[in-house]
Amino acid sequence: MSIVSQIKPLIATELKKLYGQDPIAIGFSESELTISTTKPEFEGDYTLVLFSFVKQLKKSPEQLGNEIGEAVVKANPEIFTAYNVIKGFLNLTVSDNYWISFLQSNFSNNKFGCQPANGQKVMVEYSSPNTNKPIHLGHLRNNFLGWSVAQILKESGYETIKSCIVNDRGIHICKSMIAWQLFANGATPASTNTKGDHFVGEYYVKFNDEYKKQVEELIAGGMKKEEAEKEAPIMKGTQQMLLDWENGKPDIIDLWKTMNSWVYAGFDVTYKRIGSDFAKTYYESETYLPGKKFVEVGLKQGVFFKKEDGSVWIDLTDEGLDEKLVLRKDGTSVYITQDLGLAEEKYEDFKYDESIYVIADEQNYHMKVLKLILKKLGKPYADGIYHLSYGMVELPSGRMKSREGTVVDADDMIEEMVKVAKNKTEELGKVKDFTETELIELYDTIALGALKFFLLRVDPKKRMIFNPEESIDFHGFTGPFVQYTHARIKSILRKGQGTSNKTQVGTSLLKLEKDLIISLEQYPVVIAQAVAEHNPSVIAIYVFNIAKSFNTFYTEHSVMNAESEEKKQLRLQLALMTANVIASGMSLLGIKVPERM
RNA sequence: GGUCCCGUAGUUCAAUGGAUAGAAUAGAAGUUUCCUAAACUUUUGAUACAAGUUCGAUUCUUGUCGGGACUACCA
Repeated sequence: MSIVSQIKPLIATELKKLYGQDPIAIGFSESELTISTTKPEFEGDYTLVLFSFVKQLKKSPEQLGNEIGEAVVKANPEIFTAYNVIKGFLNLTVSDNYWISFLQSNFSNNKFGCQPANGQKVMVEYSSPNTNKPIHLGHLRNNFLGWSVAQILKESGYETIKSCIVNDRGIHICKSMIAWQLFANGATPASTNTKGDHFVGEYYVKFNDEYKKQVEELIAGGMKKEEAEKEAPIMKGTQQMLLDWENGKPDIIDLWKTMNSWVYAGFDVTYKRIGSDFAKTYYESETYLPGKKFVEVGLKQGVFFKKEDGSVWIDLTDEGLDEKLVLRKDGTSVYITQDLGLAEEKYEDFKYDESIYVIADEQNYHMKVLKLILKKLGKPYADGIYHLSYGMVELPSGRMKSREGTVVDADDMIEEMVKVAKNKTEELGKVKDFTETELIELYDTIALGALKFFLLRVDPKKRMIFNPEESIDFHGFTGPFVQYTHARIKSILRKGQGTSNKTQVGTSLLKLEKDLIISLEQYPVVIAQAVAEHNPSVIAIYVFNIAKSFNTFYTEHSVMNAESEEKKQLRLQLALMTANVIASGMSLLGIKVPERM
């Protein structure tokens, strides 16, 4: 149990003793006690804010603080050694013995912060690519977030199932297909030595170029813009192709299968590189029809209604939303209909308690509607649906657009990072004895560490700006900084093998030692926060702060040349625990930490 | 037009309604006979604006100004 959750009831007990039996009657409850770590400029470790009691108890904050402080310290001498009151704040000092025994019992536990199985099952749907576009930086944010959230939940005791829905059908796929027919002359990824997803993506861009050209020609010929956009021959051809696809025309289906297989081969390479994996992959081509049966059921239940032209709608005006179409007048399903079907299928497959969808925030409305419709249909799993909404990754010039080619390609980005890692490593020349294989692994570890940390350290909800002109830094608040700290700790531990477990109770702690132990103690609470908020960034921030604390500590105090043997052992334990927590926290982000770098 | 999100150092990001708003980077000045200088130390610098609620507001409410997303019988 965390120190803060231990302190709370102790204070509550003394409050009851001092001011009355029933805490509710005097205006506060245990959960209302605000306890935080004491700011470094004041004496003490943990702080109780007193203002909330002042009114009810009709005493000055100073008086209250002194009374409570004295009582709490007196009643718990094994935990507290001192208190002081400044303004409305009661600062409590925790004894060194408490911290040392905490360190003793946890320093070698590399599962510190993890929780046993809790019987809850969570699905995390993430990545979900289109088969006509290669993966770009925005998709990487999605992939890293989804993987990390799943990992955090897993280590916190949840059974997790990672899934992915591939957008493998629709008019946008046909665009790539028709462009290939028109311009490729039978070229393949193999014949052009191109990665499959990039190969297909090029034809998607070619389509848009040709489409634009045709529209301009028609406008020049006197046609209005809107009409020209509909009449462009390549667009008409695309629409025909979609119809052919839906009717199962063999040559179109073959082409579709072939081009998709190229894309999947390309995606596999990237997924393997970045560590994305899925227990279950759904394909939209297989799930886009079943949603329709929802429409019949919904009509019977009176949740949906039919308009004169035959289209089916749901009225969400009571919820402050609009009417939403769920079935076109021609009887074909729309995006939301497919998602209804998929939600049902996922529940049938896995009977989840919670289903997380990692999808960009441009779909906030869509996801709200999806959940609402399922709720109105009386689906028991509707409440378990959670939209992990994340902000776009933007360039200084604005949004990335595949169509306009203003995207930062994921594969290019990773290659670039590896190159920087290689140059930097060679320049520093610290690992000259590494084999070629070890070097390649190290460059990958550093490059992906930098990239993942960069994308995960920001609150998912916020959109973030990436400037391609400035390559991702390896200094400061970065993955390599944390990795470097880990490598250096490991170096110390290699020299100090034989860490004993002998008890140091009675040793006093220096300020920097204590600061580090206090921070380490918070790790389980930080993970709990990450779980509650579905937010890996709190772990990134935490791990960075731990690394910084350790750096500050060990530049000031030597481990191997400590003042005494006792201190040396204490610091070795402290170093080991720090390395464990760093490795553990980084693993929750999907980032490896090297032994040397 | 309607709904929702966001405005914090030059820049990129923090801050359960709590003490003097933290980091990183960029700028300035230092640290290497001593566990890896991808490190450490010192320093300059910010809550868009205006009201309100509160003992206390970056945080909550309202308005103004600025940015973005959604509002498709596209997915």
